[in-house]
Amino acid sequence: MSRRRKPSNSSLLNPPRLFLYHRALEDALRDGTSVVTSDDLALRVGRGVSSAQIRKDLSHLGTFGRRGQGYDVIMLVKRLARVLGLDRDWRIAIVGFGFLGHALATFLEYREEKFHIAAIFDVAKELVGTRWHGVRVSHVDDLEKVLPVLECGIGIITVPASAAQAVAQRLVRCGLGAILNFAPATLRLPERVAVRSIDLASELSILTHHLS
Amino acid sequence: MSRRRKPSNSSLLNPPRLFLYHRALEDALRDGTSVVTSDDLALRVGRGVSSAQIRKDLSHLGTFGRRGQGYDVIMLVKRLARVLGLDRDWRIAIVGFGFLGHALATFLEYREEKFHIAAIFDVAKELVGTRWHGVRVSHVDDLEKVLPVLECGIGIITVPASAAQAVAQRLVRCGLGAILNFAPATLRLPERVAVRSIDLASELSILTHHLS
DNA sequence: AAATGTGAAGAGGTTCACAGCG
DNA sequence: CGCTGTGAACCTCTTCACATTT
Repeated sequence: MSRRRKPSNSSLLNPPRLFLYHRALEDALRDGTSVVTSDDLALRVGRGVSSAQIRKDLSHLGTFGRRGQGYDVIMLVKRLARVLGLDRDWRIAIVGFGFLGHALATFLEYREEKFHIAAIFDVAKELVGTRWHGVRVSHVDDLEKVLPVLECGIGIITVPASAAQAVAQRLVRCGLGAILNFAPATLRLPERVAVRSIDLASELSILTHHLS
Repeated sequence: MSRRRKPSNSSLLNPPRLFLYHRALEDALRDGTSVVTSDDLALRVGRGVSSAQIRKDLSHLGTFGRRGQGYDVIMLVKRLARVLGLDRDWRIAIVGFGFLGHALATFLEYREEKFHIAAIFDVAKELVGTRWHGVRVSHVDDLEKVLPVLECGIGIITVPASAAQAVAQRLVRCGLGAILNFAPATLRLPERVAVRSIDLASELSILTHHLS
């Protein structure tokens, strides 16, 4: 037995690919390109995406290409931003402020203007109470006290694997609807919560598999 | 048009999933479990993997389950380690030793005994010449001088997007066969090179897409 | 003429269900 | 009897090819 997630409910949308389109289109905008064909876009995206694939993907979002011409870049960027949820700002809570948490926070601060670190938690006494770019580092024990008022939508977990599941559950109970997990552990959370896990060891093993 | 990678050449193997099995089986070993059924394993793995899926995957590696009993954990761990290339040690070169590079190096140093940082490169004058756990930080300009003798199999790229493609090409020319890329850019490299890209912005956009 | 949008065909991967074996 | 191993059915996603529209 061992039945799993519903096999139905296909989203019909492929967010990773849509994001690639979005980025390629932003590049096009910077180049001053105002119209792209699906072939142009496939070339920019690279990464094994065919023009037919792109047309199919975009057709699911509605129909705003001009036959014989191509797609209006500005309109398409806006549409993709809307679909991806990148047409607004997001507040993020980071739990675990070691090297990795610090690195991620710094990256977001300088590179991603849509994402803002609004809450930071750790267990290290020497960190708690310090400030990082104006954000106070709180103790993880105070999560339920501090987090609910901060209006975060997304949580990033960079704690040890053994603590990840508990932290994730607490984040969800505080109302977060999406979690980006860097701990090498499989999180079991309610269906409604969006979860992405980035597992360095797994990625490396994929590479070593190829090399073997 | 715009033809891409060969559609054939299905690997018939799914490394990410095999890695999950490997990790779950190591957990089982620690628990003292010496035999698991595909149902047991599915339960441990979680993450929407069915027992039928597991049996199918494992059957591609050969046939060493015992009907009526299950799989011998030790034998299976060993077999998976072999297939994944985790039965040996790997030397890694890191290019870009800012917050992120530092965080990844530290994580690997303390958590992953199979992976060793053997080379570190950066462009910052104040970093070049310093040592990290005995490894000298070299200037990126000296990559071709330093890297070839260090016998690295894998490169990790944590440089800005604008520099990523050039760095990747230089790594490949120095003989690296696998690259883990953290820069938000699509790398175009020879077919034979294994590439995995971890794109924080992309992961976040997948989450915001769900939240929207 | 040129490029989109899309039904149909094709591949690839997952689940089913049961024969086979310990 | 229990669980593996596996062909067949199934389903999802990709590619093809062309009618359609500007």
